[in-house]
Amino acid sequence: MRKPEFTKEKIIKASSSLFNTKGYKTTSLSDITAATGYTKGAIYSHFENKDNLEIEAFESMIKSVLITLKLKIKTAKNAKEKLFTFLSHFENYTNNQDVIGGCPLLNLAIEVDDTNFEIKKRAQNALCIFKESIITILKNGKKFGEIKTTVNEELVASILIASLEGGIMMSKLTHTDQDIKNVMLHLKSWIEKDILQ
Amino acid sequence: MRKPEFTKEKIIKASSSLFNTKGYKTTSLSDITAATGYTKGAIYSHFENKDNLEIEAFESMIKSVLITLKLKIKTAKNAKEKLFTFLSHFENYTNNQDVIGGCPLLNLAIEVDDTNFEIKKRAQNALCIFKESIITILKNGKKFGEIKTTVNEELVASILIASLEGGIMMSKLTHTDQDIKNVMLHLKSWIEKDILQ
DNA sequence: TTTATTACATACCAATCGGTATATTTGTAT
DNA sequence: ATACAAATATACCGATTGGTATGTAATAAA
Repeated sequence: MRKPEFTKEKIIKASSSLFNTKGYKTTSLSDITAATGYTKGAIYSHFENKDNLEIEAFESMIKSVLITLKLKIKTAKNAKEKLFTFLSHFENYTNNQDVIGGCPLLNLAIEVDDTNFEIKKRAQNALCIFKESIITILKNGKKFGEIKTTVNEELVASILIASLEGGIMMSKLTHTDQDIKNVMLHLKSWIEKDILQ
Repeated sequence: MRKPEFTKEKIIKASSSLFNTKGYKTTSLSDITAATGYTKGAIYSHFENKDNLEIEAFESMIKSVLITLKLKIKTAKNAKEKLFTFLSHFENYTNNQDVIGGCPLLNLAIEVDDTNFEIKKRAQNALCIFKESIITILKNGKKFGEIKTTVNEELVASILIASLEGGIMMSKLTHTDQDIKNVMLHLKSWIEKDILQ
């Protein structure tokens, strides 16, 4: 009644933005009621508690990111293009108006401590998925003779994600795209030289 | 009276650990009173307000890190050793019992939004100092013929810091040192191949 | 030894926190 | 049209937040 699934979606979207900019724990229920126009009653009829909303919001951000990322990677016609698509996707976090506040994975990973097992697991899982995405590109690339057979997939995944996330952090902090641009430049030339066949 | 500077130092040290693990805004005054054994009265006699304590705590962490880092770099006998010292220093954030909670710069950079100008400026400044540290090593290395003259110092600084910070984030999230180890491996071989003369 | 000052403790404040119990509204099925 | 169930609003709860006013104790200067 009154489109409950629309309401829930609106709450998730609004709180996602808040969580990704202000932080999860520092975003209050009243921040969310103010942003959505709904009251606590509405929120707590759709979510068991705030922890739960935090989890659903994070998962929603990751899900929407993964959908577009997977699609773009699928569309790319070879390993090089697929890898570059992955890079561009993360570079976009620094100026993306759709996902404000930077990279959801990075933000959550830094905020959570070991007292929040449930949501930390979600962040760990998201990282695994991103890694696997790269590893899959590399493995398939090897099959097609596009990727050097000597390449260590796990190592490349670590390096690409680490560099990109660090670059995002720096560019967000300095309000410049210089650092993420430098990272992109280096990763692209590294891929061309040492990864591609 | 009753060693005020000792008290202030104890408050700073305890709250630094809390800020760097729990986060700045999610660490409450009562967390700090519990950790130090002091009361609010003692804390507010040494710090104007909590924002101020946050700033002093961050600056204290960065200062102590910079002191040991600068010393280690100074001790290293050539550009390669100096750069590797820088890398090792950041790698240590993942298992350092002296600085618990990971890299203070990374943690603060992710937590602050644009409503906290004062402390954000401190994070920006810390990043500049780390960058300058690398740039100086490279420039001096060029003078001594240890570094390729074609090297772009700012670019190298961006890449080293970004990779390390990203690796720290990943290793902290997964409770493994695999990612930071991978990053270290790659950066070292990259330095040997493309940076050193 | 007295006095003044400073360091710290105690006790409080209004505001806000996440959460809940209950009332009210709305859509749906009968 | 009526009754029922689900969605949303209202009003409240105790606990905690950062902060302050005031009290007390300790040290240094006289």
